[in-house]
Amino acid sequence: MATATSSPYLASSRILSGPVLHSDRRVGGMQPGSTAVTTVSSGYRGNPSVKMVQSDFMQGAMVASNGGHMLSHAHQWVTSLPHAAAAAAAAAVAAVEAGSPWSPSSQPQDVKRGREDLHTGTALHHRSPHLGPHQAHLGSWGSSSAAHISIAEGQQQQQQQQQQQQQQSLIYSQPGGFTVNGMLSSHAGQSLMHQGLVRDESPELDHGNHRHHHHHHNHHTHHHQHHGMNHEPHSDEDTPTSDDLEHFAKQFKQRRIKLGFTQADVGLALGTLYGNVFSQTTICRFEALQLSFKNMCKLKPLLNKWLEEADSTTGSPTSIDKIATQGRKRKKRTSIEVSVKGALESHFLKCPKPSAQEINSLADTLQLEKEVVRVWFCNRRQKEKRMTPPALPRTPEDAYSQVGNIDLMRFIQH
DNA sequence: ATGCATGAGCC
DNA sequence: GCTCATGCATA
Repeated sequence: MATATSSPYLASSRILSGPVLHSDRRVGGMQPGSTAVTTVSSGYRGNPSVKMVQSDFMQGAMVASNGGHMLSHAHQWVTSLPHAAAAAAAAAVAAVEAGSPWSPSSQPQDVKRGREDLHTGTALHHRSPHLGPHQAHLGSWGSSSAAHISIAEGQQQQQQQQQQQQQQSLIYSQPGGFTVNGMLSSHAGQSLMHQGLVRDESPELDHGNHRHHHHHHNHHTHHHQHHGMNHEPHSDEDTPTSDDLEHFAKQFKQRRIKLGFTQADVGLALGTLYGNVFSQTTICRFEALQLSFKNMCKLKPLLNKWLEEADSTTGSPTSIDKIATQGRKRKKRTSIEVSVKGALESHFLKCPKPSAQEINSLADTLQLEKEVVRVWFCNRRQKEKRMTPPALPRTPEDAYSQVGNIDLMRFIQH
């Protein structure tokens, strides 16, 4: 393959906008030859001036067939790192709690990135006249319907994050007002009754296979105010059950849409409310329950707060602010061909955790960079841990209709 | 809505 | 190097 694709990160010239590049790149075939295209799109929104000229990773136009993978990893497209300090992580979790795979425990966190540029105005508002045109998706990992992927014959389903450490956490329980910019925080004891999600709090939740033995209600200084309403059984310190989360997520999405906010709006608003900005992606994943249980638990209180704020502020000025992306550079997203994905999937089933060596040979075979392969596996594993199973094929046909699996099937069949 | 990526923190 | 939380860039 002389496909231009071979060169990992074309050095500045070759800008193929879009995954389609004329000439080379054998599209029709499915041979594991041509592999990935790294779509280069010009800039990074934050800092168009920086160029990524990483001569380093040129590594020839292609790696030799085997054993010839030189470069190892790359991480240099990072051209600038503005903020450097900010290492105030008080990671002392201590709350070792049980061995529950998903152990939510509020942890302290620092607010390293955004401490200055974000929140600059009233963030919640943006009108999106559309009222939930779509809303189809069911996530059910919880007790409601045990649906889990059953791919592996192995045991990869759970092994869960055993003894985690825990890195970032949010310190979202800001005392009192916490006025971000002299705005909101107006309601301190807002009591909304809209959410009628007074769920049970069954101590058991089964995600199909969890052994968790949680429960130890930590009732610290359960200080004052609680919206004197029917709130959820837990407001801020409790561990929600899967059902709670699932329900909340649905409610949340529904309300959000009704209020006319986009996922991105919410993410920004959270920044102004708590100082932690989140992207559309995260909000999306939350709604779709595509985050880990723990992560869901962490975000729930924040979103809940936003909900209250949002609905109380019905009809407020619109002003969104932009948070600039710091000048960090990103490697362009590599798009892996379907056939290659199939191969990766196939390997994943056999071995979810390939050794460096295996990764190497695999990378070599597929003509992908080792790093790309490694990351692929990492992401794949992470995906496996999400609460919401990708999709549950109920009929063989469904299985075939699933993009991404088509390939796999093909591979497996051989 | 998702795929690939980055990074922190731990091992 | 892995896991996890997150997000840019994309489809």
